[in-house]
Amino acid sequence: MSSVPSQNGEPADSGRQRRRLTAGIKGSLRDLSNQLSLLNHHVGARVELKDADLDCLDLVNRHGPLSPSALARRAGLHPATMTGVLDRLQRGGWIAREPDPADRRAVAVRALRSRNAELFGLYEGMNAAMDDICAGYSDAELELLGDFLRRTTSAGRHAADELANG
Amino acid sequence: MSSVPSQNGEPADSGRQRRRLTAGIKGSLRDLSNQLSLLNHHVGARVELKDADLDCLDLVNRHGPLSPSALARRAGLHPATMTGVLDRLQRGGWIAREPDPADRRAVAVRALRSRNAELFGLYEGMNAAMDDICAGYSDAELELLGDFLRRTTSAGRHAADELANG
DNA sequence: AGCGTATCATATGAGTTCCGTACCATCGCA
DNA sequence: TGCGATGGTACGGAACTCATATGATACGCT
Repeated sequence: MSSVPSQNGEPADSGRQRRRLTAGIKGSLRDLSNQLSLLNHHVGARVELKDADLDCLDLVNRHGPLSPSALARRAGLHPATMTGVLDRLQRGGWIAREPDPADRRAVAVRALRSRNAELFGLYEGMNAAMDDICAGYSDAELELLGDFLRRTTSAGRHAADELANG
Repeated sequence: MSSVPSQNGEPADSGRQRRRLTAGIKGSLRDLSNQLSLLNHHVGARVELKDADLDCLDLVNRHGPLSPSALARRAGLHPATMTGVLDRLQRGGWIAREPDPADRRAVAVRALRSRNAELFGLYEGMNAAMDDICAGYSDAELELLGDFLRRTTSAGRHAADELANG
């Protein structure tokens, strides 16, 4: 809603420059993805959680109580695998399985907040660094960045869906 | 920590707005990370590669020939695990292990380009979507975005290093 | 030069995880 | 009320991870 594209009635040379910039964005995005995965991996190692476990925990923390099967779909995991993931998360005191009053087959996975401070502490370095980085931008620039990130996420979701279903 | 007065001569409201924007960026970044991981997961499934395998392949593709141990450090994997990863990648024809002429203990892992078109095809949807997104920005905006991504990646690297070593 | 230690990649084996399948309880619908 | 579909999980074989051990080689120190 905020980013305003600028039209390009520009010199003939600008095409190459543009491609370079776009390729740079895509490359940086790959690096970023790798690096964030690695960060998650190390955080997970500190609390004895697999990468996928941490992903699922994040999903539950972020998107409220969810059923195991919905979680499995979102995380791209086999339902039977999700049982194991949830077992580990439950054993570690990260989540609780509650009966769903509306459907007695179903289970609602709820995040317990008790260990969240611990997690937050592990992300504190990254968190502070992001605050620093963001502090250098104007409000308008931050909106531009946020908008870009959301659009890119949406593109990723779309591409993943296409691979999964199409 | 819900109400911190603004310290400078700005409108009383601006601090809150800023925090909202910054928090939004961080949240979007998490979503993005999850989504890109999921995309990689699906891509990997199409070519029978684990997530970690794909990460390693990307590292080799991107950062040239590397030794297994250097790769293990970069990917946050145990050296013995890396042997298994490389076995799979080699069996699939993604990489080759070459002797390092400078150090006869060492091995250089080289990416074979033969199957890269296949991978590229799987990322085609995302690739095109990113082109679309980028097309809406001016050169200056693209530079801003790229700079942000690089800085964020660097922050992630720093935070991960601190967790791994510190 | 020679010896000890560090490093490199990988083999081995125990423990863990993944996932196809099966199973039972429950739901939605005709 | 009956029947197919769905939800969650148990089970078991295959695959994976990782600590340790091993053999080869490099490097530092005297």
